[in-house]
Amino acid sequence: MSATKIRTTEKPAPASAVNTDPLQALDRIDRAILRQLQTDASISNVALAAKVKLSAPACLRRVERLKESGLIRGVVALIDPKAAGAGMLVIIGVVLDRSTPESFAEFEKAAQKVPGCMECHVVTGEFDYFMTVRTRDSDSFNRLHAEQLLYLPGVRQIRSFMVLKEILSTTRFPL
Amino acid sequence: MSATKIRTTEKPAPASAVNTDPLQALDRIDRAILRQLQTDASISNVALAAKVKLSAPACLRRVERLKESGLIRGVVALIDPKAAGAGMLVIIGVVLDRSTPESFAEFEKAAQKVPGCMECHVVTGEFDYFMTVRTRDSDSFNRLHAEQLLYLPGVRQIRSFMVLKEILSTTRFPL
DNA sequence: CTTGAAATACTACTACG
DNA sequence: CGTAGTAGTATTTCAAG
Repeated sequence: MSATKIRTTEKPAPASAVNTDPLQALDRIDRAILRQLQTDASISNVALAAKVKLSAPACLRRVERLKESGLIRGVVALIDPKAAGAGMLVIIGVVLDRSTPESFAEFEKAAQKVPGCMECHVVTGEFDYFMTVRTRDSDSFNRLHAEQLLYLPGVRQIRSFMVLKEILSTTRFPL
Repeated sequence: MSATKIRTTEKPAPASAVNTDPLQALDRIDRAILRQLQTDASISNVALAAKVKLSAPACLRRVERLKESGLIRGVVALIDPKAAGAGMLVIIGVVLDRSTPESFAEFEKAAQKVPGCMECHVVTGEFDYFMTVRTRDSDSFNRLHAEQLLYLPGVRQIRSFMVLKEILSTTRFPL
């Protein structure tokens, strides 16, 4: 009996590849699984198994491992913004009055409550924050601007960039 | 027998509510379904049915209707950026040299091919485009910046805003 | 450590009231 | 919409690579 066991099948996802690209460290099958699930996760496990040429139980185990490892953060339904009556997207750059921890904390707490706010990030450069907000149309954005954004705590300036055309908007990671 | 059939149970999602907020036009059950599926769509239909207090077939019919109506654009697995080795997010403002249709088209075609590019939008204001790009770290972003972004066609100026902290990043619509 | 085959439990789905 | 029945799937067990 040999001291080191040689794996005859394809090695499935090294558990701890910390210093290299985790996605490229996955084997071909795991990448195929992720590619599919990022595109359409409503597929049944047997159909997925057939696509990646694996038995259903083996496929299911891989999917569960990808979830437990945290690589798959979740499986969610995406709502079409236009169909939801929020076809307008605005990117908003925010500059705060003062750069104190309290000022930042207060703003962040309030910003998350802005209806339609999808993203809010602290950034380097000429702005303190970038937010993205979805609204119905320019009228409703004007209302949001006048009634909410201008009243966010500690704001010195906000600059709005209306999105005229969404070229690309994806949650998918290339594999 | 009466000529018009009166629905004794809650009315399920008016098919054509064009002039009002489509999300608010949904009944309580459809909203509960969407709330759940936006959070976790890996739930089984029977479990979902129990949550919204409906029989399984009725629940399934509603979910299918929400998909066919286009309100649910798809069901996808979300990959955790940090776990995928792309923990760094950069927002990039782009100004083009010339504002011609060819210039825009050429840029858009190239921008979508930038590895890690998650979003790309035409905007009003001092920039022509905003892009968001995910990379591993500042080193890999520097490489991307020097080797790809600076060579995007027709670019006069690009300004990068490094994201220091992601306060909010959601795909969820409030219901 | 993995895989796949078989058996069971559960679920999706259909027909109908 | 709900109940009941059927078809198909998820999930466990287990033997084997």
